[in-house]
Amino acid sequence: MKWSLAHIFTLKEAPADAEITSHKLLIRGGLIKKLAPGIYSYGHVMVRALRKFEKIIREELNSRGASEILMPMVQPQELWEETNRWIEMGAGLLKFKNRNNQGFCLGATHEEAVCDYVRNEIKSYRDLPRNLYQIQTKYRDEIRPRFGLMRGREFIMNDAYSFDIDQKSALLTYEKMYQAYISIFGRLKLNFRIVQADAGNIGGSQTHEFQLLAQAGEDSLLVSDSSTFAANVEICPAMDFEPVEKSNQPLQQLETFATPGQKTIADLQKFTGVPAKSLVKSLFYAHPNGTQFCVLLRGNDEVNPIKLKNLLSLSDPPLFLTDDEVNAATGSPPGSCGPVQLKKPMAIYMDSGIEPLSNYIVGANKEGFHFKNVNHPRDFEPTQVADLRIAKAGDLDPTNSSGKLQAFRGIELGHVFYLGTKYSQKMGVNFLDSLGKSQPIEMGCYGIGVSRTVQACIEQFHDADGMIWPMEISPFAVHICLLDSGDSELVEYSDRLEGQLEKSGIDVLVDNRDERPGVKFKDADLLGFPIRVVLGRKGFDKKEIEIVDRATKQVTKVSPENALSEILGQLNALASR
RNA sequence: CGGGGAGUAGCGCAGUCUGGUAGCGCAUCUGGUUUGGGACCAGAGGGUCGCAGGUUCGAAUCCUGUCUCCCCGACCA
Repeated sequence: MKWSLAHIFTLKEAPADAEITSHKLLIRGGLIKKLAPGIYSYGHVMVRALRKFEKIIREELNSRGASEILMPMVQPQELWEETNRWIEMGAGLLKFKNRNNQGFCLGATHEEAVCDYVRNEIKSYRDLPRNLYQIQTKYRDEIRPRFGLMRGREFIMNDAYSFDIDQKSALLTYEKMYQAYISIFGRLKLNFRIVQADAGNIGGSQTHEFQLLAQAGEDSLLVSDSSTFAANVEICPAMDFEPVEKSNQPLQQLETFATPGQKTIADLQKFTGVPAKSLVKSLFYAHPNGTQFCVLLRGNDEVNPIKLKNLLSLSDPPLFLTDDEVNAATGSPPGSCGPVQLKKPMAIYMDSGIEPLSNYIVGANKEGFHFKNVNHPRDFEPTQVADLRIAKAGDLDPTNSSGKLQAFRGIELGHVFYLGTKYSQKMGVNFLDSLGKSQPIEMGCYGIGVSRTVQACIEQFHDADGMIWPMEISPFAVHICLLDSGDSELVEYSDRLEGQLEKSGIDVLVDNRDERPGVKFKDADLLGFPIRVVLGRKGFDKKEIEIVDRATKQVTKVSPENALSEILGQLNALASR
């Protein structure tokens, strides 16, 4: 392909609103252009990368027996009401009405659609298993889109849905997809980890995220230094590396003491001299069923709202009580509240970190006062003890007692879920088993952020000059810088080389613009295709053509006759590197 | 939704405090000289200064309202 005919454009400066490197490079290279927040047009170069990544996905899924389909993006309200997600998905689902005032939404995910698609066609155990996938544009009305394609409202996703006769078979399919994802991300040479995560509003009981380790990531991960354990911080079990010993000190008498103006844990630590990890803080929440409850944590710990949500089987994390509600429930405004002698009785969920503590300090439910020598269950009865705090770097690896957890940032590239019968039951996706009995189908669902992964690739592979594409998804494999575009002998040579390469199935971009060499080199570095071929009058007179490896900047000089075989050789070496 | 920042040419920005009729760099177009790491000279085109209202002889600039975009946050006891 000739640059002069392609709509390829580059910018010297990135727009001010691009924050992370990959986003800047995507814009500078003309790969994406913003139309609205979180909504982008993809340029020709980007589309080539996307198509190549999609090809990898198709190969890996097809070889594992999945079949490609394509479902609608616009979906009727009634469909989503069958699972109650018309409401549960909240404002993330973009809803609108057609001319007949019927409700529709844009597809944010396709569990409902695929269930509807198969429920009348899969009738017998003989029709199972099935694994259907699509590559399609999704729309999620994100609160705050950011970082280009990293969190877009509109984005390209590969989603797959599996149907099996029983749990055993479904988990085998899950394992197969898990392996497929390892192959897919492995082919891009990405530095990813597989982590345990919360299932969110997709639901399901077993789930793994495929996370690229990257500073720019939006997710916080904890990764063991001595086992394969890795988890998203939102669900990571919290285990102290050096657990507090259960004290055998005698229980002291409960006492009230004045703490005027001491409202925060930091204040209290300073005032009493007791370290924050030995203080107990009390948080007050509203349960969606109208009741209130209290959560207790050590002063240096933070509550993990996802764990709280899961403990109480809620669809969303609970909300804090307002200051007035806290006052009404406890007898004190926030700052002096605690679980002892509450004005209104309520459930008390105690973080496991408090279990071994004794003779500790909590708010006295009287403004400006705290209790000391507090002990459970003597002074209050915890409703339940559970792991409710956020795990942090340095905590114990839950699977290996000598390992410590390290903190990383991650970009979620893919996610696999075992769903069970959550959707099939609600939507009546049943089959007749060999005994003629109707059973709900066991499901799994699997997703890859296609556009996000391409950006993540750039985030991982770049240098100060621009992108460095891995061979498998590079928009072009060879970038010919034709320095003297008016020299007929060079043009002829270039055309021949381009033709020979393309005949071998290699994508070639020929920069035949009437530009100075410096401009072409800068653009070649920016776009970052694996092999650059420099064709100029100066070199040609000396029978020299330069072949440059983009990643290493290593230059090989060859004669015009040997250029083709050298290029093919280097491409082969890169493909297997 | 809360906090912060910003809307001036395709991109990056100055000008706003102190009101006087819009500018710089890149990009674009024309001519010329150049030509192996983002050339130089000369010339040209392109902006209802986010929008609406107000103050004023006069508003990018002051006042009021409004819209949009970006960043941070959504965890306090």
